Amino acid sequence: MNKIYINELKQYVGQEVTVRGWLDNKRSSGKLRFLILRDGTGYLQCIVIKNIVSEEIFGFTDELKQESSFSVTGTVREELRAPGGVELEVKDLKIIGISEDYPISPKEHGVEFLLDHRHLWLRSKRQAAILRVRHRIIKAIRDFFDNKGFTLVDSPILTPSACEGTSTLFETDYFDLGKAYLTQSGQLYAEASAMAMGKVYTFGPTFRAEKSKTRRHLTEFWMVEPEVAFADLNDDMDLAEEFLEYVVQTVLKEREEDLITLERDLTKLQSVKRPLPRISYDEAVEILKQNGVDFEWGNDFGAADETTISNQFDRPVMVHRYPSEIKAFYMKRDPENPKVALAVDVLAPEGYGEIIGGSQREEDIELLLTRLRGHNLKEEDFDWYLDLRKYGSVPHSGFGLGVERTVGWICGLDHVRETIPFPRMIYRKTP
RNA sequence: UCCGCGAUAGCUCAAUGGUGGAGCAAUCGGCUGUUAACCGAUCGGUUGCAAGUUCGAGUCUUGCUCGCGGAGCCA
Repeated sequence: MNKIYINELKQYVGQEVTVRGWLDNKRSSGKLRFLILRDGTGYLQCIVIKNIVSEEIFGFTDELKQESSFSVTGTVREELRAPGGVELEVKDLKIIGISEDYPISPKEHGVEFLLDHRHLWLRSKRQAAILRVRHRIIKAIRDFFDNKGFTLVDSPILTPSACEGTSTLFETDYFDLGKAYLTQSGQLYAEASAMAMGKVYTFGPTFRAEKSKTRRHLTEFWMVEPEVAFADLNDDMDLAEEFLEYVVQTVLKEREEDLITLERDLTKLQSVKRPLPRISYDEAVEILKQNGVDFEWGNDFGAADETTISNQFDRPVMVHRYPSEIKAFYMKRDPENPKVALAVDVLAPEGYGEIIGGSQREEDIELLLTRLRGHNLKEEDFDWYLDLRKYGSVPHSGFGLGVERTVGWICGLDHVRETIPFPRMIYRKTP
């Protein structure tokens, strides 16, 4: 039989079709039953009329509880009173799987309860909308780089040591070779790949064992990291702004319906167009001071500082040339001012914080060795990485974008835990 | 690790130190156009755990457990 989905039903008005799915809700009025069927593509009101169907079939509607699965056959008709504009007048109904005492009732629930039932929560209209937007963001990310001639190069998830030597990592035994760690970034591997392929990106899960307990943190999250040979910091910022504009405008165009479901203020996304403002760290510090924040040059911005800075703009802002002391060892220092690194962070509007962190990389092996020692990192751990500077070193740059923070920002969510199907947080690893 | 808040029915929440309630869910009934339907009825509790103050504790005190929000760190 031809499989028909709810989002195609407008083409079948007047015809008899069979649709399958789950019961979202049920209402009744005397000898009428209204079954709201969900099949993943939409919602369909099915009307069951007692003196039209057999007694057995009408009786089935009493057995169907919230989230029971069933199939219905009937005639599609236009009906303004039905959500979505069409409804199905049922002739036949088959129960596929009964659902008893579904935990998520059609009223409000607390976050803890919903997270405990995340495997069921995904069935809700809102969560499904978020997952579709997430999917479209990921597709836009891949399309953007693929269309610009980048090659996807997967970086390893099990790594021998910390990439940057800062965060706390998840540790595991690795046979006779001692410890292995879950990756915190694919960046160093992306650099190696860029020396082979010119323009590359890695896209995969990354892990941080930090005990961060905020709306912006997960222990497992996805990151996309482009890396380009023969590119300086300005090239990097050019790429980042074109990339962000493409992702946001594509999602706005392709998933507007879902953003409306999420009650997102679309004007906040429509303004995400090139050029994005570029300010130096020094200028950002000046903004903080003008806003009465007591801030000392040399510190990193806290969440509140980032919000103060980003509130000055109607689109993401690129902050470049941070004090090198607070940045990773591989970032190149500004030849015009060695106190600062050729780094850039992109802060999303509306207090969503840092969504991109990037830099021009240090290509000089001597400077890199000095920097490794300064960060108390072992040279032998970076032998292969140093080879990249020994055999035809070139200026190169790249950045990393956190997928969940981007999804949270675009969807207008108040916590990243809703941006990923099964979030991993410091006090939660199930379901 | 630190700071703040919280834990009462399956869920969301009420309850001045004085008989623990409501809405939703569930169960039963009513209604031929419902829109998180509505109306009537029924069911539902070791108030997170342990101790203390009190004639009397969901409520006050102490400790513990768990969770939530934030800081630091970061994407």
